[in-house]
Amino acid sequence: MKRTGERLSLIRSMSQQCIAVRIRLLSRMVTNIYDSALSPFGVKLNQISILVFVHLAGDVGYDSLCRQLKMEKSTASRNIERMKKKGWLDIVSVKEERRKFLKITPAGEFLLGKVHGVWEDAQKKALNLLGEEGTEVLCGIANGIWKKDKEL
Amino acid sequence: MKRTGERLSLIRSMSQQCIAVRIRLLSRMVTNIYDSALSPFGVKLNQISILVFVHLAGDVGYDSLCRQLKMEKSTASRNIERMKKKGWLDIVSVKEERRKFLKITPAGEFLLGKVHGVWEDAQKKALNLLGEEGTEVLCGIANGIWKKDKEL
DNA sequence: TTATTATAGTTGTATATACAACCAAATCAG
DNA sequence: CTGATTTGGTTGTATATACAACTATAATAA
Repeated sequence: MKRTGERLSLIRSMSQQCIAVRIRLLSRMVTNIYDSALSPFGVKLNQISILVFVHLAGDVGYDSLCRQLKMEKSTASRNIERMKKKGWLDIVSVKEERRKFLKITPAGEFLLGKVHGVWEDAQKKALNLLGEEGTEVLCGIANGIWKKDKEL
Repeated sequence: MKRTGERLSLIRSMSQQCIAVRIRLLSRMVTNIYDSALSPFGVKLNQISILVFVHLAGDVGYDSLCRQLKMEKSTASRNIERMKKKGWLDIVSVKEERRKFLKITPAGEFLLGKVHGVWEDAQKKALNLLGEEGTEVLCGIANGIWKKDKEL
């Protein structure tokens, strides 16, 4: 059994150093910035990011979206389902093919065009929250992860 | 109407620079590291962080937990509900007082004692993922936010 | 003192997330 | 070729998250 003092210091280090707690805090705060900016359009940042991805990738295989965005397949499945229901994405099933493809609809394109301004505002606020250096480091890490992934 | 080329570059910048997408990616990845490390104990990082907070703060007012952890009150309400159901927290309602207080139970204390090892493993993996510098910058930002908050 | 407003907490609804179990199609091994 | 395994995708379940609407209590202003 650990001594009381030792135990306290262990728990204190969980409180004062936990990386997950910190990144989750930042993620919540940043997400809120974008989501509230986007709320007049009835969409959240997450769906915009999927839309952007599909827009740029053309007709994407469903599974490649998961890999690239590092999204669990069941998560992706339901996110896409919602977006299809809102009319922003089409799911194209090629006959005699198991794989499904995603296609952005005209409504989806239109939405993308509309939200750019508020996205920029949110981006500025996020930059302000995290600071220049913080933002750079953070984006660098994420970009590195994506890049490494493509090399595989 | 924006020119096609301009529009493309706008969307490309959303793809290549969006801070929210990047921090959400890192948050998912880091969260997964901790959650899978903790899964043998039937608890997730988020609940551990609440438990740690209550442990250190003693009998905390419910609302002060929200403020300190920057958690929306309805989010906190349900998280705590789950933890109460699992027997890790007690909710103490003082007679003739609207506010509720939180108290960690012996089972909660016991759990905290057990998970420290796997938390440390996860912490190392997260450090590895984000790098020394990244971790430092990121934690610095979060700590700054908390500190600033206390000054108010 | 009463009327108004602010605060604490719950509940409804919706999104995002992940694991596990599952199904069906595809690929591979013997 | 047939049986085993892998792969693409869905569905069940649970957690985390937030906004809006609500209730009830506390505090404050008229």
